[in-house]
Amino acid sequence: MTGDEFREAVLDVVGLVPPGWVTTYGDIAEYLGHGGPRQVAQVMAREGAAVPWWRVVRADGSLPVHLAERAIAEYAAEGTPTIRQESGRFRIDMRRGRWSGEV
DNA sequence: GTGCTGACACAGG
DNA sequence: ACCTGTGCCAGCA
Repeated sequence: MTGDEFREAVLDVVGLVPPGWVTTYGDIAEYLGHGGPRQVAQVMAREGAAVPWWRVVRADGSLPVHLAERAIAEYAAEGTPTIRQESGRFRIDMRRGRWSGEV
């Protein structure tokens, strides 16, 4: 599998995640059976803008700071289960919102 | 080839 | 719950 193919595959999978649900970088890599979380992240960093990038989060349900603000608005709009800490941090409720990969 | 970088993951403390 | 260190793998200088 070439780098280009991998890139497309990643973007495809992200497009499959239904509204209100999320998946993780590691899950995508595992689902594709190729590469690792960091490769997926690499793709998202470059071309994530083309897909619903907010449906891809870290394994613990958190997001990098520079994306959090935008993403929170999306979650509110599509009803994704989030958890708000008093410390101001927030994360996805992975128990309820993690998409298993079924279409 | 060699070294560094990341929208990560996981184990420790 | 939080922070830190280590492992990871592909891409690029």
